[in-house]
Formats: sequence, C-alpha cells, structure tokens
Amino acid sequence: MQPRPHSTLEDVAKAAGVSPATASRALNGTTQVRPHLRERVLKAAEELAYTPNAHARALAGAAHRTVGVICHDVSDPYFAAVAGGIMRVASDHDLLVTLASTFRDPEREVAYVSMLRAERAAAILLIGSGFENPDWERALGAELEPYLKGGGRVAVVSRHRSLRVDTVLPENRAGAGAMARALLDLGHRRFTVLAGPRTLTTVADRVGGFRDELRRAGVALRPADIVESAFTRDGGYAAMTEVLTRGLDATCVFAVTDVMAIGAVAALRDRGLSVPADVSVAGFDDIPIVRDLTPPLTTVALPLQQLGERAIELALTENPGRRRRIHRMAGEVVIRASTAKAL
Amino acid sequence: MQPRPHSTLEDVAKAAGVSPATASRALNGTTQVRPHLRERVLKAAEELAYTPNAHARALAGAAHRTVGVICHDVSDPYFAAVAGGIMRVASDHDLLVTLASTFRDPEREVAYVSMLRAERAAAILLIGSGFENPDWERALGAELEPYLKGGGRVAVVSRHRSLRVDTVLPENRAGAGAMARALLDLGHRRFTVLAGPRTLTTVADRVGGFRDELRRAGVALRPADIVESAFTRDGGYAAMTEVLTRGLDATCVFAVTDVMAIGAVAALRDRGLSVPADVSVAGFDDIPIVRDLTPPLTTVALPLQQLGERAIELALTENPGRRRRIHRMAGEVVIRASTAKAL
DNA sequence: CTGAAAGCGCTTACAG
DNA sequence: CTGAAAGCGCTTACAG
Repeated sequence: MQPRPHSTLEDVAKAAGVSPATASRALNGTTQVRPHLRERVLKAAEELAYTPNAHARALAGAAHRTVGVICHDVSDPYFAAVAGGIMRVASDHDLLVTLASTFRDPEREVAYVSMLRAERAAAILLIGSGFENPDWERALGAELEPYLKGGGRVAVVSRHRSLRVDTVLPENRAGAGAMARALLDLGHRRFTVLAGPRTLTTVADRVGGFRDELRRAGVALRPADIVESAFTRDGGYAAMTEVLTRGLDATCVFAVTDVMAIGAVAALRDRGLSVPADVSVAGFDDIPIVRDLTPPLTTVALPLQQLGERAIELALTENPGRRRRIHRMAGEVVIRASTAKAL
Repeated sequence: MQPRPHSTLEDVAKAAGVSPATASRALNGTTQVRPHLRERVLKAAEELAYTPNAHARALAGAAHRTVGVICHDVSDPYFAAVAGGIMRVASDHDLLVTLASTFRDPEREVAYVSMLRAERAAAILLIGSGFENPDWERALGAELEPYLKGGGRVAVVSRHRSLRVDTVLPENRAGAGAMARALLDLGHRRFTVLAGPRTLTTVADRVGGFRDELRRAGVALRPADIVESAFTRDGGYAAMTEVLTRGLDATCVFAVTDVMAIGAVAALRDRGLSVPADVSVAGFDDIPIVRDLTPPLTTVALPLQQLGERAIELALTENPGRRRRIHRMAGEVVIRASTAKAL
C-alpha cells in the first residue's frame, strides 16, 4: 500500500539541517525563525514535495480544517443550491468539506454523524428536513451530544425539534400560507396537494400552513385532496398520475417541493393537459431551473444559497452563550406563468 | 476548544478492565478476543459514547476511509448527476467523500489536490474537463506524482492529456460528430455553436467533432459561427443574446452543454422566438432536467451517474500493471422536440 | 488470547 | 531564535 512513503517533517528537517521543531515552525509561520533557516526549510520541503500529514497534525493538536455536511441526496437541485453556498464560505475559510448523502435513511444519517465525529470535523451541518421519529431523534442526540461536549459545532437547516443546536429555519409554514392566499386570490377553491412523506417536518409544516390558510378562508382540504408520495421528481409524477387516474376535480395543484412540481407538470402533459390552461401548478423552493421551465413555475422562493451560507457561518461563529440561535429565513411567493386565474 | 475532550481508547480499556490493545482488538474485530472481555469492552465503549479518533487511527497505520472528489461546481446539474454515482458507490464501501469546488480556477484545483494529499485520502477523483494549459498540467503533476508514489489512487473523468492516470472518457468528439450528422439529416445547413472556454479540453473536443463532421458533409463552420462564453446557463444566455443582437442566420443552434442550451432557449424565448419553430436547439450531456423542459431538449446522452461510478470503481480497484486504464463511455444522440426539420 | 512497548508524524510547552 | 522531549490516540508486531 505504501510503495514509497511520503516524505516527512523529519526528512525535511534533515535535508535543511535543522531540528524538526524548527522545520515545523518555519513551515507554519507560528514563531519567528531566522530567515536563512526558513529559506532552507522551505527549499527542502519543495524539493521533497513535502506535504504535512493532516492526521498527525490533527492528533498533535492543530485545529482540523474540515467541516462535515450531511444531506439527503447530493444530486437533488435543492441541496445542490444550498451546497453552493456552503462551499463558497468554506473555500473562503480554507476548509475542506466532507459530504454525505443519507438517501433519507435515518440510520445512515446517524452513522455518518458518527464517522464525522471520528474525523473530528470542526463542524457538522445537517441539511434538510428532520424526521418526526423519536427513535431517530434519540440516536442522533446520542451522537451529537458528546460531539458538542468535545467542542464540536453543529448547525442545521430546517426544523429539528429535538436538537438544541443553531438552526437556519426556512419559514415553511408561513410560506405555504402565503402561497395559499395567493392562489385563493387567483380565484381557486379546489386544490390538490402533492406531499412528501409525513414523517418529514418540512412536509408537515408546508401542508399544515397551506391547509390552515385555506381553512381560514372557508375552503376545506379533505384528506383525499392530499396525496403522499416520494420527495422527488418521480414522486411528483406518480402522485399526479394517481390523482389523474381517479379523476382530478381541482383547479390548482400545490406541490410541496419544486422538484415534485416538475414531475407533476410532466404527468399532466403526458395526459394531454395543459398548464395553466387546464390546471394551475405551484411549487415551493425556487430551485434555479424553475425559471427556465415552460411555463415558468409559480413557487415560494427561498434564498437557497444563503441557507447554506448562514448555516456554515453559524457553525463557524463562536456561540458564547451556548444558547440555541435560530436564524429564520422568509420565503416569498413568486407568481409565474404556471398559475392562472381560476375559471 | 475542548471543554471536555472525547473519551479515548484508554478510557474504554480502563472501564472494561483490559489493556488498550485488547480494547482495540475487541472494537475492531481484528483478532479473537474472549467473549466476556469483548462484551465488557463494547459495553464500556457504548456507555462512554466512545468514537475512535480517525486521525490517530490513520496515523497508526489503518487505512484511511476517505476519497476526495474535485469538481468545478457542486451546484452544476452535470456534476450533481456524476456525484450521485460516486456517492452511491462510496456508501457501499463505507467511504467518506470529501468534495471540493474549484469554480474553474486551475490554481485552486492544485491547492485542493495538495490538501487531499495531506489528508491521505485513499483516492482522489478529478471530475470534469481539464485545461489545455502547460503550467497547470505541470503543477498538478507535481502534486499527483508524489501522491501516487505514496500509494494514492487517482482517477479522472474527462480528458487530461498529461495525466497518466485511470480515466473515464466520455466520447465527446464522436458524440458531437453524431449530433452533427443527426442535425444534417434533419436538413440543417447553417449552424451556430455555443461554446465554452477553448482552454477546456471538453469544449475543444465537442466543437472539433461537430465541425469536422459538418465539413465532411461539405458544410463549413465559420469562426463567426462559434461563440465562446461561460460554461454555464448564464453563459448560454449571453452567447445566444449576442448572436441574436448581431443577427441570427442559422436554423439550428448547438450548445456544447445542456446547461448552456437551457440558457440559449431562455434567450431565444425572451426575444419572442419559438423553439423549434423558429430555430432548433440541441445540447450535450442529457442532464436529468432536460427531459422535462418544453420542448424537451435534443441532446447527446451521457450515462452521467455511471461516469461517477466507473471513476470511483477504477480508483478503488487494484491496478496491478500500473498502466493507465481508459474506460470509454459513448454518448447517444437523443432527438427530442427542441429540434425540427429545417424549412 | 492478552499485554507492554514501540511507533505513526506532527506540535508545543519548556529550557536554553 | 532553536532544540530535546513529551504527548496526541491509536495499531500492531513481539513476547508470553
């Protein structure tokens, strides 16, 4: 496995004719080193193609420049946008980012936290909806607790009720409520909601916010009007198809996620229905692509990149009081051409 | 920084009343340990919320379970798809993935390789087009060389002429040629090509393949027919706008990337032109979203997820001969509704 | 099967 | 400013 091991600090020191301590100081610039020694060390390092062993360094007490990010799926556009923000900030701070996809498996999430803990990541970021699941909450807490006690920093994007950690909170409930109002204003009274799994807090919040606002206007959402499916494009397609098969009686479809809305529009089109002439469609998130769809999608715009930026900034920033900081981010309804006035 | 340090192997050993060596063996299952001792160790570890320090482990000689991935931009859908494949395989092998975005800055790429080398990543994957730039090639080689000598594994996706490492090679040239033929078959004779920066090998290959096939049919592509722009959606928009401003005389636009094609379609639409009635548009890559566009995009389909899977598999797989292995992946022309017969 | 000991490659008080 | 030494937390020959 190690045909020819990497050169070490000792090699460099020897080549430069100094002690390892001096070589270390010259390389790190921690202390003054006389210029001519410094030169020799740098030259030797260069010639030997020396790279410090990050593990030895971390073990010896230097801060470890890595932050761990756990998401559901790297290839989801929602996460891609959030990750963009994280990477930008990380790069400014010279941090390496370790990324893990859980594919929405709670156990895998816990396992990754454990691995990140083992890596002594400077911070761990949990991106995306938590689960409403006591077992998972307990297991996750059991990993996070000792990590925090050991000086680790944690921040999450989206609601994790049981986690007392810094949080960036998209206002899902309010955003969905605002969307309901906007759609009511367009004259719609009969809705179909395409939802993801109920165990996700994000789904619960968005569906709840939407339903409550409708109720306030005297419009009821019956259980049958809410279709649960996977939190993906194909999930949206499947849910919409199911609705179509048993007969659509709504004038407007609200998908709790843009990605699901995209699937829904595809399903509608495959059935020969036109958006918004036959039925209006709205989503949530404002992932970059929806602007370029035809028709462009009405949605609740979240500042996705900022979500990522704030999360890593929270984690990187000292939290003296050690109290939980919550950074709320409002969503804004953007009406585009996928929704029309109800007939 | 360390209010209460993590518990260590020694803590566990002490609590279990055994030596650290035995605790280590019980935890790792490397050697037989008498069941009752094993039990005690496991119980102690559980109670102390023990997690081994990955750095100490790596330093002491255990294989480090991390692979580094360097890409241009995590939030690019092309990369997101490739990354999906990488993550899947990584998760099967219980590997952690460290991801870095270079934002197409050659220097940053070299810096990241250096950091990954310092981390003693088990493998480094370079995803995306290389640059045609001797300085960069030299600098990158200087980092990769010692990494390889030290037992590191490297694989790349896309062409990196100067790198003698395992390669997954999309057949850009052939794919672009096939697209040219398909468009000629539709009757088109006047083309505009939306290209990314010429210094990217991928751009050179795709433009070259397209041009050569056209020439073979007696159709010339003049320099003015090729517009260079950023390798992004906005780059495609800008390039298309520029063409429109000085007057479009082509019946078909070929963007070297789907992402650029999406921008081009948006620009066309903003000018009131219809695709494909007024002008046909074709892309390259077949990122997932293009199927759901209206009209769906004609493109050269690449098995994006497989690109990522093959790359990490190549890197993880022993290479006895130490010769460069090249895994070619063909692209397939998929005609969708964004291209029509020329009038 | 188990333990004492050496060693992985650094950093950082501690002397000088 | 520089060096000898201890120590970070593991793993793994080496004895027993």
